[in-house]
Amino acid sequence: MASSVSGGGSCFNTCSSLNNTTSIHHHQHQPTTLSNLYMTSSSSFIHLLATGKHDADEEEEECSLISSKWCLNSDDEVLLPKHNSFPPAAASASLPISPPLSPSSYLSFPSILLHSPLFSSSNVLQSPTTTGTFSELSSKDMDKEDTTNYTDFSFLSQTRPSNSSTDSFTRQQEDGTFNSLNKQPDFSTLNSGLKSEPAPLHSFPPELSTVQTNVHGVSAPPPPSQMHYSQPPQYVKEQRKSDDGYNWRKYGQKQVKGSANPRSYYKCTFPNCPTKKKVEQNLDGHITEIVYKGCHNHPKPQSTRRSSSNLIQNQEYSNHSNSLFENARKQGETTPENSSASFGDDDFEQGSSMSNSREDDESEPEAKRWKGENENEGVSASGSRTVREPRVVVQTTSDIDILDDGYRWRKYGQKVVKGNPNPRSYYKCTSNGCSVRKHVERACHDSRAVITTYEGKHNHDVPAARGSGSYNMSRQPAMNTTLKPSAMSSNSNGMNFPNPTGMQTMQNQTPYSLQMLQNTDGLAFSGFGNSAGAYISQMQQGQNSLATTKEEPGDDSFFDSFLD
DNA sequence: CGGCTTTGACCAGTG
DNA sequence: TCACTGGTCAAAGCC
Repeated sequence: MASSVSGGGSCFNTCSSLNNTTSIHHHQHQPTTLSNLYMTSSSSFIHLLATGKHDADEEEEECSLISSKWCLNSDDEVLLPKHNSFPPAAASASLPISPPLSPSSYLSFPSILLHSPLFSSSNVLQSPTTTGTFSELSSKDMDKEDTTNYTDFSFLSQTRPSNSSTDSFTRQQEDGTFNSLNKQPDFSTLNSGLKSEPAPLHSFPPELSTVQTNVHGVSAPPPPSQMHYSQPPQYVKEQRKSDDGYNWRKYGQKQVKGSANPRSYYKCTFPNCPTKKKVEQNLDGHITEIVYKGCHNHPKPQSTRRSSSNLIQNQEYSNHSNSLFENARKQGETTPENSSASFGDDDFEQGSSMSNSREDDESEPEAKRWKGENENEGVSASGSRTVREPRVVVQTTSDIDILDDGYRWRKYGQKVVKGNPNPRSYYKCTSNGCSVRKHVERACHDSRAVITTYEGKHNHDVPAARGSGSYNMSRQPAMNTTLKPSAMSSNSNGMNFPNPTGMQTMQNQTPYSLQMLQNTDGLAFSGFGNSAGAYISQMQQGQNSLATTKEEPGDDSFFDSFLD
């Protein structure tokens, strides 16, 4: 099974995302505390932070088992993967969340983070929320701006009808993409929010960072005011043209194995633009996944459907984005096409107070959550079909994948396989009767990248605890590969978090166990392999690389036997 | 009539 | 070498 490995600066996505928060928050409920946010919803983020505790030496010992690390240089700057499509300059520039240069990949940060008060700091979030409750932009406010106007990097759909209600809805939807509260799997959302390269206002066009968006069905009914928007037809059409602001032409559709959802293939219609995207929709018409591949070599087309005011606004954003785009290109443009970082609402919602809609999903084995990961996908334990929340998968050079998958693993072997000088560590799920295995190895092309491949599906839920009771973030495909994130700032310095304190708390104080670190498997930022459906995340091991996956003690004998 | 979607066939990669 | 799978092509049809 082929899996693509690429580096990327998904961590940078965070910045953009954060910036966008302002326009995407609609949450009114569940005041969330910092701890909640980090411990539950944004576990992935937590993991990232947690990893920061590990030192490079430890990592070296674990050599091939680094399940999650971020590249940090001595200055706590995020280091981009060698193969990162992002120009280093851009990367570093984007590290401080505020920098507009960050690619659309910013989205790779869990939406929850966006909503998190931590990110609500002055220059990061405009969200008024600083108390832990999610800021909420009234649809009213939202309506004032035509989301259409936002550039590629905006979470908001870019080419939307000016219809206020529709806009509001779409915004909600978009927001919902990253917001556990809004799980309405509407096309509008998907198209607008997802496809629209989940980019923050300042984000780059998806092209700069390949973006995968995965939208899962909704679990919670939309607010009454939004209910009427669930009618697909017009949205479907809308989606085609506006979704991410670019024009796409469908060139193929196929039923992929392991998933009941047909996959559609799209190409950017811009001349000579190599960008493509794959979109999977379930039978209900809900987009379950969107994968962007390649990068646009052109600015996002201007929408012709706008009010004059919107036009101006849009123009501004467009200019801004274009400028960013140009800057990015100047700083080194190539973007790996297949690298990916993925995250979805589910990724953030887990255990979060804000994820009220996630419940049915929660009971579902995470293995089922990954599309194509197994035959039970989309089907609850009871056999009833479950609607999944939108998942956003961002393919970027540096896929920020969260550490592990939340399951407990026992190392049972290690071996050097053909084609890769780096040893591959083999793990087995410790749960009784569960035959899921995974192996982890460093990418041959870049030892800082770690590829994790899962085999089989869990017959149980993710073990609870590990920092968050309802924390259920793993969702692994029956067979997927994860390329660990390449770069991630470890703290406020690197990430420029609005709330350094909170971040540092997580990073420096939380005594994460190995397992906690492993919890992030399927979480946001995980890469998503392309053709093979591989789940790829890339992790970079920088000078200050953070965490490494530790093997559980007592496996040596088994391990040795395996080597035989 | 142009652009897009549909859909079966073909191709390439992998085990 | 073969079967399987994902990705792409391209003709036909639709809007």
